[in-house]
Amino acid sequence: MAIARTPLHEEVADRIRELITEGLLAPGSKLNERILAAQLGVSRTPLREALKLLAGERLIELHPNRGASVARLLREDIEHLFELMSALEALAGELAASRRTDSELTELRALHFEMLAAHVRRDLPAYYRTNREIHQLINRCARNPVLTETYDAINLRIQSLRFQSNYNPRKWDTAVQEHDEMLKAMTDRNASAMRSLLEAHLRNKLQVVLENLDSEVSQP
Amino acid sequence: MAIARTPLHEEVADRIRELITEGLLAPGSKLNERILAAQLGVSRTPLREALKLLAGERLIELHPNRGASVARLLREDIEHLFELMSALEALAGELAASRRTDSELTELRALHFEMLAAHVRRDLPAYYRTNREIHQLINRCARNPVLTETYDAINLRIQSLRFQSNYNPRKWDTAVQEHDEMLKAMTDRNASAMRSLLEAHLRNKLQVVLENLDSEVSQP
DNA sequence: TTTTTGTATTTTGTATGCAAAAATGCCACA
DNA sequence: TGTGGCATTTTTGCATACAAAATACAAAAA
Repeated sequence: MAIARTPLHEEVADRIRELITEGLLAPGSKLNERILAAQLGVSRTPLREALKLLAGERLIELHPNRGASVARLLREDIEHLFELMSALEALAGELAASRRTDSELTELRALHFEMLAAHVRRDLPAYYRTNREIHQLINRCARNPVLTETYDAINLRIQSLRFQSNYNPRKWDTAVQEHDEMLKAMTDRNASAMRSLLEAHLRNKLQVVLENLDSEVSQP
Repeated sequence: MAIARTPLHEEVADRIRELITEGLLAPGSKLNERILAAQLGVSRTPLREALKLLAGERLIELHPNRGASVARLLREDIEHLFELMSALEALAGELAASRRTDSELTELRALHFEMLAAHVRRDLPAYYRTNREIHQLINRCARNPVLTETYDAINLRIQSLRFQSNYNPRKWDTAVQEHDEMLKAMTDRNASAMRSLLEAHLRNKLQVVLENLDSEVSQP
């Protein structure tokens, strides 16, 4: 009912966040305030405020007196992000198994079949989208907004990695299988199963990302 | 070695953060830009940039067109924060047990005895300080900067709670006992013990905080 | 009275200007 | 050809001014 009036600096932040996660602003690229402000059609003040927000999310880095740049992920950063992500997903899964409602389970099942469809079609973008929606729904089922915020923040930083993505078919099949088991655990409200499934799932996910990273580095 | 030249907005953010965690800016209080800028001796521009940083840390809340206010923690917020904190500490403890160096263990032991001293003296501020240093060191031993950042961010939001703190002596003794066992687990590099110890420790910590909260509410 | 509406005041939002710092390019000199 | 110093240009940092929105308050109507 209420009319949402988002401040300019938030809209600017949203836009830049989009540019980064869509890969249009490459990691490491410098963000010139004057130019970026002109491109977005705003003055430098709200842009600078937006940059502060994004810096808090660790999406960009601020270098005093020499501007901002899109955060670059080193191999070890990825390992650290996944190590934490694994714990967050494990917690979310554990809580979700006991706190989920029946309608959430239904929605989860629907998304699951959408994902299976994308899998058999070898439609990677659709797979990524549905996969992400499933994990987010599991997170929402945990009913902990602080966890959700933190999860989303970490997830955002990992998002841009999906552009280096020549998926290994074997691993892809494994991931889908793991999702099958997750759905079963959610149905049975098996919290400890969800925990260990998600931990294993994230371990495998990291392996996929690191393998792609290696092949990217060797043939740039 | 490198000379640190912190921008004004960061210094402003540090100062406000301090004011909040020290309880000088009470939860819920409004932050008038003009007045606060004058008090800090800066113009509104860097102050507003600092407020954006603090909003990202969830220490303050930004209300579009009607200013910022210090974040207020409801009972459920506290429960959510601790639920996540428990998972973060569990992960940190688990990793720390296997990754710690001998010199870190030595420092941990030293801090432990400092904490014991504060305990027998019933010196609550010293106990809080050393206790916090121990938990932070355990976190540092985990060697995961992303985890550390996240941990610190959540910890900061919980910090202000220590001002409602008439400690229950029985629970205090229990906490110290738990720390004894933690030190033992760290010595033995017993990762799974660290995990369960910290989970239990945080569960108890939450109970203490909630009990104090109840007594605060009933007699304001 | 109580509620509503109009107006003044305060406060936040955005743009702009100027100062300070960093980056760039040029030229002398080895 | 390469290096160091200097002037120029560019870019960021901060303050200020003006616009827009919200709040407070008083007057009018119910």
